[in-house]
Amino acid sequence: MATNPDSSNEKASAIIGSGRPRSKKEQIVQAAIKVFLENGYAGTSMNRVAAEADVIKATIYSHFKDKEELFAAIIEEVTFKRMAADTPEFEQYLHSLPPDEFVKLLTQKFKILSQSEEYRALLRVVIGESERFPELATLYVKTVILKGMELASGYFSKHKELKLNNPLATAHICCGSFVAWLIWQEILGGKNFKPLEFDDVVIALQELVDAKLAQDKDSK
Amino acid sequence: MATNPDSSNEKASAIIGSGRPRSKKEQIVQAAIKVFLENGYAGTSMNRVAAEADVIKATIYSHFKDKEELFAAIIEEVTFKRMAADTPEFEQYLHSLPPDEFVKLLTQKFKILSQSEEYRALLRVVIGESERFPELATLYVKTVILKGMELASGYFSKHKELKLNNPLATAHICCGSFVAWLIWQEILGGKNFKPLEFDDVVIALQELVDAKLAQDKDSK
DNA sequence: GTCTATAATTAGATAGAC
DNA sequence: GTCTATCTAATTATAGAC
Repeated sequence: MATNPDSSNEKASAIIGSGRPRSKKEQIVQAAIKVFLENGYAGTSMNRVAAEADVIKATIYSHFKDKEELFAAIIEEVTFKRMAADTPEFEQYLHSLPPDEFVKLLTQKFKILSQSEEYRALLRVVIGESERFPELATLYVKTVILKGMELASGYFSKHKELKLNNPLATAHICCGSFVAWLIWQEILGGKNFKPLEFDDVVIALQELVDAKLAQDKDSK
Repeated sequence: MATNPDSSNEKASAIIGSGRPRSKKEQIVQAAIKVFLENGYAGTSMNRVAAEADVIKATIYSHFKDKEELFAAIIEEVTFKRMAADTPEFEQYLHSLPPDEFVKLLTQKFKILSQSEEYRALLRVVIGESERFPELATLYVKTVILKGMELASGYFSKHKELKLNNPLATAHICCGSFVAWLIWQEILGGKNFKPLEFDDVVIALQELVDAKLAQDKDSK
């Protein structure tokens, strides 16, 4: 997204092709994703990326202006890659579900994301570099976090029977407890000495939402 | 905690003392806290720390073995500094409160933490460096996160009237939605285009807990 | 412990041949 | 676009004088 799309010379490198044909640029991007997501921006050297991509360093600079541009490009790449946008039809289907099934489906979507090691590394790096690259943090929030938030917030807004005074805040409690679980259990390693199953968080969350539903039924 | 306590030579530097007397080691630590928390581990150079501390680089190496040891020392310093342990009396007092007031007090404690720029930077750096320094991530989790978690989890365990099947998971929902708010609103900059007041999160959380309480009263 | 000076290595980036 | 070779500046770390 930062640089032009990769419709360049597939032919040349396809000849050597040990695996599937990959342009040099593609090699660089793949290597950069691996090294940057592992070591962060400052922790990554262009030498290391070149070695990992099996390419000489000057080649990188013929595709990317400098280190910052390469970093921004790969963060954008990984951020967009994982986010297949939902169709309006699917969203409408979600909104038609009862609260417990809605939470269930929302968690399934999150589970798929969080099981990817690449995604966890992305979250870690985006947070870690958020001071030096605030635009990338913003991109991440808009592309990833807000997607889930608006989905949940939209649901809570429509379902008046829950009588939630602040749908966005409630949506945040759902999505936030998911993200927080990922950070403290997986990224910070909490699971090693105080394990908490993700499913148990979901169940506890449903307990609370169900109570809210039951309360409002009674008050009728 | 990593290095020996600082009960060394206060006298020598107290003579020059423009401000309050500070040993060279203290100067180094203060400067290192500032620079490391701003730029992360790899993003920080020993030159920069030395300049910030108004000390020559070799002096740093006479107090700390290498860059890693200095980094670990300052992360431990900042982590412990903010965490004044609660007395058993205070904890007992907390446990005697009704749910809404307990949540209120819990949030106040979190607010004090989160309003400190240093604390936010600590969280960002600990997450960002969690791959290279997993022991520091572990220290942070044990010292900071688990403290709040166990406080809330202990409360939920004692208050049977809430009929929570999994107190730890519910405690996670409370603390997790706080931490997640800090990350996506403050650290990732979400407040700039999708503001969400922290107090609104607390209110929404109380809504859910209150509903749980009301439900269980009705079922009697 | 603190400084001067410097070693040894590596960083990001480029010029020029092909 | 890709490589060889290289430049400059910055990096971590230390040896030795005081």
